[in-house]
Amino acid sequence: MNFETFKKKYDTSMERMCREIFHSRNDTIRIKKEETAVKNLMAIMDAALNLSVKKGFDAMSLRDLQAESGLSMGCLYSCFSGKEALLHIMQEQGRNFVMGIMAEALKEPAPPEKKLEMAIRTHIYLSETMQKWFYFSYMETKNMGRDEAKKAIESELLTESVFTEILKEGEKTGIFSFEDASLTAAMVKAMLQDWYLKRWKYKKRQIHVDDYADFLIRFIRKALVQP
Amino acid sequence: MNFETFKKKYDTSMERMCREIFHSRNDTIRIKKEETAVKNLMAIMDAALNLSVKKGFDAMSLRDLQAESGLSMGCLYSCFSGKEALLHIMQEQGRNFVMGIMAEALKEPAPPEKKLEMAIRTHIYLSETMQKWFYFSYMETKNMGRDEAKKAIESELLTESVFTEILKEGEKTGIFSFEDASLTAAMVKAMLQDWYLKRWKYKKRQIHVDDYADFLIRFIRKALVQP
DNA sequence: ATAAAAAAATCGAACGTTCGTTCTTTTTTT
DNA sequence: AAAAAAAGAACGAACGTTCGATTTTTTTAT
Repeated sequence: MNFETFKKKYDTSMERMCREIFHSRNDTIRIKKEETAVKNLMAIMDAALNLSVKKGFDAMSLRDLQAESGLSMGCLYSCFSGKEALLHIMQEQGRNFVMGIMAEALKEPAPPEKKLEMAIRTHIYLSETMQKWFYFSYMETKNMGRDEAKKAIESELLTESVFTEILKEGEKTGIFSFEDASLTAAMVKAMLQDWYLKRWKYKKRQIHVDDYADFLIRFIRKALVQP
Repeated sequence: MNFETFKKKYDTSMERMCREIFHSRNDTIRIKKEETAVKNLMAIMDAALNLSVKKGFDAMSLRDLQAESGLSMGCLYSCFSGKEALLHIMQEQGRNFVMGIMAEALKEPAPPEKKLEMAIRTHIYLSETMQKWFYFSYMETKNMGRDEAKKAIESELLTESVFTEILKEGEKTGIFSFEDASLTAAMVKAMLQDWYLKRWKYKKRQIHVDDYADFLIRFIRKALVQP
């Protein structure tokens, strides 16, 4: 699998995500027609992501959001019940979306080495197509409420445990060797995270997503052999 | 070197840092007596760091800062000229402090393998004693102005280049082997960063700073041998 | 050594601005 | 014509900041 194959296999478009938001939250959205709601939601999410990444969610005012999205105040408030609710929607919907695709990509059985590569590639490619959302999601953890923060932490640990399990499986079959499965998984996660947290660095160096994925897989494989 | 040795060798106390702030910025600080200024600065920096880490610098109001530090509004404004200036002081002073200690730790010549270990340990131990500074510094990059952001990026790249140089040196002497020096250095940096960005995770798992440093050094060494 | 004077430090009420939010009106679609 | 969607002016709350009053500390004069 490479980035092209990934993009063809999975639909990670803003439209699909906003359509899901409309269906799961048609109780708080005062707009009736799906097409209208999706059109507005797309403008809002796009603007909110851009502004949040640029200046932070807290520093973004709803008047900024108005200008960037081209919608009026009343129109914004017909799509969400308040600024806090908007943050909640963005966080939760994004999280569910990512978890769904990760689970789908890893559902079919495979040898540990293949599975590890699959998990790494899926995560990197996902964070490439949804880079702003990944960045936003991590940087705005602070602004979340207690319950929300708990869910974010659970999600982080769940992703990590996916790698921990693959590593342990590989240890059993004898293909991997390491000191500590969960510490090793944490290192893998840290290197995955760098791709979307330091995107500017890799862009400047002209390192493309497949370069990074290929390199990372080889790098990790070297660290997973007998000392 | 371990964490204990590090702590004895370097003074990373808030008092020392605040004293440096007073000396380098006695033009904007309206307080004359050093002892008074340092006492107030310590209260301010401590409170500002705690609040920023908890809810973000932007979400922290000066009334929050008043309550947390125990100082009045007038007293706050006698130590800095405004909220923006406070952010600037915290960022710049922290950056200089870290750079100074990193440079000091690496000034004496050593074989690449030792030098790599030294750089890794120094960075991890520094980010342990100054954890909130490191976390704050990374998370508030967005709130900085253009010039400030540029300096932060330069600082990031400078730290990375320290590792790049060590790696290239080791490649020459034949002790290291890797595909790409700057990509490898980026991975090392990513794993160093995880220690202060995900401190809660390692605390919960009871992984202490020396455990992390020891593990990371062995992990990286494995990834730096012939494939 | 003590009282008076000067300087330094602290305090918090008040100001103008901007924020999130509400709500009535207008426009567009059905 | 009725229903849905879009618009933006208006409101109270909270923000960063200012500034004269007050307290504390230091210096000076006796």
